[in-house]
Amino acid sequence: MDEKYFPEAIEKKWQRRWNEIRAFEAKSDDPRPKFYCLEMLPYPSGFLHMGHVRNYSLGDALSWFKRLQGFNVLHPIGWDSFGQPAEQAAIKRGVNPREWTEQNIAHMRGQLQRLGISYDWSREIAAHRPDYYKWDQWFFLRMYERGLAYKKMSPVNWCPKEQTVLSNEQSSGGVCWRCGTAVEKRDLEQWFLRITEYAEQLVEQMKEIEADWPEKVLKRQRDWVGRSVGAYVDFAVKESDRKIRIFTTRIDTIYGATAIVLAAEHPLLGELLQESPMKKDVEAFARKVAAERASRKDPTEEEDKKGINTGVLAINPFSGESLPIWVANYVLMDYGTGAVMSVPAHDERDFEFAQKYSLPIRQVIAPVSHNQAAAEPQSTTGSDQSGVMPHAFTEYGVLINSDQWGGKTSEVAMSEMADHAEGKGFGGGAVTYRIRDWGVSRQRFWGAPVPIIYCESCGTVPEAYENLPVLLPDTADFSGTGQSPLTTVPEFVNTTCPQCKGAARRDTDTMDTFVDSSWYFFRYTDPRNELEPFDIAQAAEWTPVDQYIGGDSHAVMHLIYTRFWTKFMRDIGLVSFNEPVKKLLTQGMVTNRVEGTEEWKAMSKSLGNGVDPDDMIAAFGADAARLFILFAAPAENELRWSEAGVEGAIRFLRRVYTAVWQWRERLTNMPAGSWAPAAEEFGSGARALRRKTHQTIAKLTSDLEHLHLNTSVAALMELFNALSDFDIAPVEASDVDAFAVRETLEALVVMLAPFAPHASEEMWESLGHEGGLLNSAKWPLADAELARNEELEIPVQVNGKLRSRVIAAPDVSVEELRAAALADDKVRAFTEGHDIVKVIVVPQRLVNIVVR
RNA sequence: GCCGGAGUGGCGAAAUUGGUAUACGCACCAGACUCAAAAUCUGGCGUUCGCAAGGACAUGUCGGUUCGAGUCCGACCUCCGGCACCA
Repeated sequence: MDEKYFPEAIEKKWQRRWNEIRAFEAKSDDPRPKFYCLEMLPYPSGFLHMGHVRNYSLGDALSWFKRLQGFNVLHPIGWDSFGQPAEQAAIKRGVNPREWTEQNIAHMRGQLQRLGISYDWSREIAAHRPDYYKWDQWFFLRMYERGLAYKKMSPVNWCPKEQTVLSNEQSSGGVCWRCGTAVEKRDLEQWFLRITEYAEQLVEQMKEIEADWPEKVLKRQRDWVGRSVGAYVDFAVKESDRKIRIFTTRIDTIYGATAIVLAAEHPLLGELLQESPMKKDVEAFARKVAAERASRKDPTEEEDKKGINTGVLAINPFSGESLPIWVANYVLMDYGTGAVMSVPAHDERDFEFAQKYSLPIRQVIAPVSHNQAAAEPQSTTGSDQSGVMPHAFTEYGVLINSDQWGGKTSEVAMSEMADHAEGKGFGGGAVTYRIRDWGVSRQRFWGAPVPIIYCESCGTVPEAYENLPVLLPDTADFSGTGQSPLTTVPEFVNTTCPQCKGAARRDTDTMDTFVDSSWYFFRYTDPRNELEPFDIAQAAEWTPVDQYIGGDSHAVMHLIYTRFWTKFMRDIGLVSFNEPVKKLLTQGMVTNRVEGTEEWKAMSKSLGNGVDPDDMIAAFGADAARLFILFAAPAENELRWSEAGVEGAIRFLRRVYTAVWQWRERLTNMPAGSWAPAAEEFGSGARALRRKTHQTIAKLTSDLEHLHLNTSVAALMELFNALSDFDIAPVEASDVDAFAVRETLEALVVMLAPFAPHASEEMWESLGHEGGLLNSAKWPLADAELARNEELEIPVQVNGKLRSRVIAAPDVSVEELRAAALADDKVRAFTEGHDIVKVIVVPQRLVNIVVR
């Protein structure tokens, strides 16, 4: 230990030592309880940014804490190394994507090591390596076997800028998740994974994680799955044996239906129109709707409602009434059945549509008056004196004009009417979901090839398991036509059929990179397995993940895919649980002021407000930077970058370091063995210091468990301030005082390790523990007896206003406290001359005297 | 429009079950050290009235419950995020 704190030397020293002794490698045959701490794996862009630093500092703090507590901690890292940027580099600069990726990984690995994150490097994985993506292909084939991977021609989301398909999740809001470009629709043959098969489980099993995942992530997933309970009803087409099936959540309003409205793409439309004189007009309308939808600039903007009457009629199976069948742009083919019953009186969209086209509006639900005195029927029924409704009444109520259901409540009617429809065979209760199957085909080179072969005689054939991996060729022609570059590599395309051994062609698309990240953390448990994706027993030992940490940008992408994948793995017997992640923390963004403005925005090159982690380490050291990041704000909040804040962190480290330097000789020169003074030997100053120490241990132990790292650091600072207040020079300190100081410093240094591990190692060694924390340190235990306050300062209020404080013993009785408060001079100044109405005594906390 | 979340000093923030509002840090001010500056150390730091002791007012706004409200209830305002005709 040098006299001055030189982070550069200390950090290098300990990084080397950790590396030599493979300090953070998790062993699977360890009897201690396990803890799996995981951070979202990074894309190897080439450089870490501050968001990464924050993410990994959070995970590392928890890993250190759990390790010191005696857990067997798995803390792995890997690379989400397939994806667009490597391919962009190939297209723009002609570099080889594999080399580009490997160089980036090498550089970023160096950065992580300079940050001193305690990873188990022996388990490092990378998605672009054949020993990994082989298992992506294996999983694809397993899904194919079960009918969960299927191919269909479908309108897909197409990003014109990146020239590729996007999944629904990746084009949420109508824009590309990577570049923000408005997505277009294209018809392409694509592979899909049947995530819809798991829609119910994705919602239902959320209850297993509800308490430990952020509500905002759960909410977005719930909305994304979009579970909706209602009913199907078949409307017979008049003078035909065809039926139109509609989905509704409000079957109780069916007597108010005044039209059936179909989506422009509805498959029955052609047949319905065969004998219709309107055929040409309706088809022209449908084409116009499709064209408008394809060309819209802002896909989130709602269009004006437009429709056309087909002239064909349908029959309401409840009332027997004939209804016109319309086609309109506001009915979507990809939700429900692509057909709705239009109930203008009780649905805002239908209301708007009916007004525009003068369709009848018939009220069939009357509001329930909860408060008869205040009831103002005209304002709530939605109909004015003349019986014309000014707007739709969309709430539940009581049925009117509805045959035998008249007088029943909406709730009762919905259930009875669905049963009725089912009994009569024209419908029944139904649940629909908004979530769509996951399109995974990408017209890309840099991904895992889809392991499917097209044979002229056998058709679509899965590649044989023993032929996996289907290797990605070294390179391809990247000139870019919208087709996969793999089509330009004949050695890849041309193959033999695994069934008939005849000539065949490979699928030239690659898989969405979110396939790679859906199961990667299971691979960490057994990363070199050549026979299966992972050993079932190894995975069972480590998973589910105890704590997962990452950004919330993946709330409906990665985090929903990985839940789906886990349920599939459960169904094929690889794991035995439903949910892969017990606790999720979504960290906030790291922002910096945009120069010349008052705005704080996420660091980025284009805004010029980025901070390079390497510069930061060079200037302040990894420890100070990490300490600041964890201290400055709660983990979920936005973190505003502040160089002055980092300087504050390094000042704190320097002060602690200096204190250790000043005390180290005195503290290593103490009576031997397990010598400890008796309680009564400590002076009041030493007792106060020990009290603060044990209070701090208790606070840190609980705060770290909940990842309240900012308050943890504040508590460590308070503890250090208490040590400074115990103003004794090391040479003058008695053994008893030195004992108290040693207890404090040792606790402080160990508890600082999650935030500043290198400095803590150095200080721990200097306190006489050769080899550092990992050899000899344990998380300290709080002694409740020592932490207890010797006296209490009880606030005394008069009429709820703080007027004085009285000192009392911790075991003071209510009566004593009341007497002391009433006797206090400052209190008496406010009570004198008044009647004391009441005295409230909260034991050990507060006295409030109510006077009049 | 609908659905979430949040509003506390100059700034980041803290505050078990309703019980001392503003811990900890940043910035700022003063002092010590220094020829001087930086660094470091010490002290101060919600607003306001007061020489002081002390008082009054303060957790987005208004109202309520309570002996007591940052915390609970009601209405509203503002900001942030999500969704986008989902029948």
